[in-house]
Amino acid sequence: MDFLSGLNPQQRAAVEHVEGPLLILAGAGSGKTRVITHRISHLIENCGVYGPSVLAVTFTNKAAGEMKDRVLRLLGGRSPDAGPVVSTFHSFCVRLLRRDGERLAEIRPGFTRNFTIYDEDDQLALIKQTYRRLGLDEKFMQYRAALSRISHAKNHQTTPQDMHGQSTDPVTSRLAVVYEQYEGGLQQANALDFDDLLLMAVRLLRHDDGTRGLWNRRLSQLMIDEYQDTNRSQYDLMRLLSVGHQNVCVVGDEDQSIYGWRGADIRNILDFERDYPKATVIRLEQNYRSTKTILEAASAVVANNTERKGKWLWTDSGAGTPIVEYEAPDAENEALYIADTIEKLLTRGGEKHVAVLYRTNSQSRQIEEALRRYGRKYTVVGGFSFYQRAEIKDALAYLKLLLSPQDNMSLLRIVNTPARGIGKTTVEALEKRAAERGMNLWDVMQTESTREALGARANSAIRSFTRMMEEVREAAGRKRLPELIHEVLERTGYRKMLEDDPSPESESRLGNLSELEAAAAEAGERGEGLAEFLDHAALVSDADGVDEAAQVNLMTMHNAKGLEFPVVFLAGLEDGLFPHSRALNSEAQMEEERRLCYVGMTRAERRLYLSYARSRRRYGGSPPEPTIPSRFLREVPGHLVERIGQRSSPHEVDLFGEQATVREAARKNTYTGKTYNSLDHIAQFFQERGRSFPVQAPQAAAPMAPPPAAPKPAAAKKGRGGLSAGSVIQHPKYGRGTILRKEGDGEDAKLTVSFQGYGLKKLIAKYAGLKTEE
DNA sequence: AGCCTTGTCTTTTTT
DNA sequence: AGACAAGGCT
Repeated sequence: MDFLSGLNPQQRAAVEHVEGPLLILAGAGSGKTRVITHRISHLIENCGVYGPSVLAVTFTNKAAGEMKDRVLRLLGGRSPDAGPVVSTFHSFCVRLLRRDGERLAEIRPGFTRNFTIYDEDDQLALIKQTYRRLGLDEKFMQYRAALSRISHAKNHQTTPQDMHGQSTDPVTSRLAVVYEQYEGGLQQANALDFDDLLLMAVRLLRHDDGTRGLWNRRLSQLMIDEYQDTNRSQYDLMRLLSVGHQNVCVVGDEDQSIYGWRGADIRNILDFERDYPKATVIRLEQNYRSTKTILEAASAVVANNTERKGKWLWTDSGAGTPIVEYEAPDAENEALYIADTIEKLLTRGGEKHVAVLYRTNSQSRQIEEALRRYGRKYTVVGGFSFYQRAEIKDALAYLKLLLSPQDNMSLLRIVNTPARGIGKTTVEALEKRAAERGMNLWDVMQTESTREALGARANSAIRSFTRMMEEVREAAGRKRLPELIHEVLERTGYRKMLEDDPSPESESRLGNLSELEAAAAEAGERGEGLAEFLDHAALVSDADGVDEAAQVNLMTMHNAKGLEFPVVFLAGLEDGLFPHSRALNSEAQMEEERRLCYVGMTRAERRLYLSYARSRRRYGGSPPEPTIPSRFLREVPGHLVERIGQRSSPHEVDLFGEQATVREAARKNTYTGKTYNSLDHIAQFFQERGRSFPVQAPQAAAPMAPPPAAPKPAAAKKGRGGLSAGSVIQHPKYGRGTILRKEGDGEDAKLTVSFQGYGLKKLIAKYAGLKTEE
C-alpha cells in the first residue's frame, strides 16, 4: 500500500527512511503527525515490521490514543493488537516496571511491582511530613521549591549524598537531608514519584542485562515525538531501548521547547547529530496551518532567540487578515473585548472554533466571567481537573491503600476522613513511632507495642479502622471494578459522610463520586482492573481533556502544544505576566517564554488576536497595578498588525509599572538594581526602551497611573497595606513613592522611600505624614 | 478531638 | 480571591 501520496518531498523522505537514526526537524504546522503515522504504517505494511515492536512516544495520552487510531485506520482495520505501541514516556515506564520490574528490588530495596505512584499532591504531603520530622517549616524553603530542587537533582542523577557533598551553603546541605528523607519516605511506601517512573525504568534497564535484552528484542523501531521537550531520563531511556538497532526517529522543533523548567533539555535535540553521527536530518519547513501573516509574525518573534538551529518556515497560503492587537484599560475590559469578539466571530463571522490562550491558569476566571455574560458556552482545559478534587482523591486513596497498605500518604489522607477519632495527636504519635522504627504507618498501627503506648480510645479507634479496611479488602477481592468502588464508598462511610453534610458543595461531591463510578464502569468494560484504573488516574493529564470540537476552548499556552484552532486569542501580553516575571532576569528563561509565545501564535490558522491590559490586579483584592505591554508585542513586525482599543501614545510609558518589579524585589529584600527615581535614571529608562524622553516633568510622565483611590491614613499598622518594604505611599510634598527599606517598627520606623523625580529619601514614619495606597 | 477564626502569603507553566 | 497554617475555643 502507498503511504507516500499526498506528501511533499521532505515528508516522503522521512517516511521512507526506515533504518538508522533519523532527526526530523518539524516546524509548526508542517504535518509531522501525518509523517509519523504514515511512517509507522509504512514500516508495518511495507517493510515487514511487526506492529507491536514499534514504540511511538507522544506527549499526552490523548495524543497517543489518536495516533494509534490513525495508524490503525491507515492500515485498514487491523486489530489493535497488531498495531504499534503508542504511549507517553510515563505510561510506557509504568507498564515496563509493572511487567518486568522485579529485578529492580536488587537496587531499590523493598521495591515490588505493586508500587504506588505518587502524584503532585502526594509529593507535597510527603515533603510536608519530611519537614515535620526534621522540625522545619516553610521559612526554610517553600515546599514547592524544595520539591522542584529535588526533582532537578533526580533528573540529573544527583543523590542526596552527592547533593550534600557538593553543597556550599547551609540551605543546600539541609535540603540534602530533606531529599534523603523524602527518598526514604518513597521507598518506605513502595512509591514512585513522576521522576522516579522514568528514572527507575532507566536504572532497571541499565542494571539488568536480561531485562534490557528482552526489550531490545521486543522493540525494533523507536519514534519520539516532541523530542525538544525530553529530559535526561527520557534521553537515557531512548539510548537504552535502541541499543543494537539504533532505529530511532525523533521528531521535534527546538523553537517549541517549553518545558525546560520541568527538566526538559533542549540540548537533546540540538545535539542529536552529535549523539548519532550517522543520523539523517530532514527538515519540514512548509507550513500548512497558518496564513502568511501569522507565520511571518511568529517567525519574527522567535528569530530573536539565539539558542536555535534556525529555520524559516514558508507557506503557500495567502496573507489573510492582519493580526489584531488590542489594548485594554484593564483586565476586565480585555476579557469583555475577547468575549465580545468571540461572539461576533461565532454568530456573524462564520467561525466555528476559537481558543483563548493565556500564560497562567488564574487568568481564565475573568475570561470565563465575560463569556458567561454573553451566555456563551466554553470549555476550560486544566486548572482544577477532575482527578484533583478532594473527594476523588479521597476515594482513590482508599483504593490505593487496598492494593498497597504501605502507602503512607494515602493512609494519612483518609485515616480520619470521615472522622473516626484518629486525630492529630494520635496520628503524630503513630508517625513518630513509624519514623523511629523505620516502619510504615499501617504496620505500626498493628504492633503490640503501639497498642501499649496509646490510650484506650485511640486504640479502639485504630482497631476499628484497621478491621474495617481488612474487611473491605476482603470484600474487594471478590468484586469487579465498579462494584468495588461502590463497596469502598459504602463500607468506609465516605458516602454517608457526604450525604449527612448539609453544605451545598456536598451535593456536587456526591455527583463527582458517581462520575468516578461511571469512569470505573467504563474501565471495567475495557477489561481494566483496579491497578490499571489507578495508574490511569495518576497519569491523565489536563491536555487529555481537550476537546478540539468545542466552540470555545480556554487553556494555557502550554496545554495548547500540538493543537490548532482557526481563531486564537493570546491574552495578557504584559511584561511580568507574559513573559512571566520569573523569567525577567534570565536570558535562557526569557528565550523559553519567547518560544512559548511562538507556540501560542502558531496555533492559529486564520485569525490571531493579541491583547493586553494597561492595568491589572495581581491577586483578588489587591489594587490594580499599571502594566507594561509585553516585549513580544514589539517583536511582531508592525505592518502585520492592526492596532485597536485604547492607545497610549509612545511617551506614556509607565514608570510605576516598571517599579512593580522593583517593589516586588524590595518586598523580598532582594532588590539590588537601580530605581527609576531621578531625572538621569528616567532618561536612561526611556533610552533603553528606544523612546523619546517626555517633555513633561517626570512626575507627570505617568498619566496612565490610575487615580489614587481614596487614600487611607497611614496608621503605621503592621502588615499589608501598612508601611512595609514594597508598599506604595503618598507623601504630601514628594507625591507617590515606593518604600524600599524599613528599619525599626511602629511610628518610629525609619523608611527609605523612592520617589519619582525626587530620588531616595529617608523618612521617619511618624513625622512624614505618609498615606498608604490601597 | 474537632471546629472555627485569624493572619499570612501567594501565582507560573505540568507528565 | 483563595489556600493554608497556626492558634484559640468548645
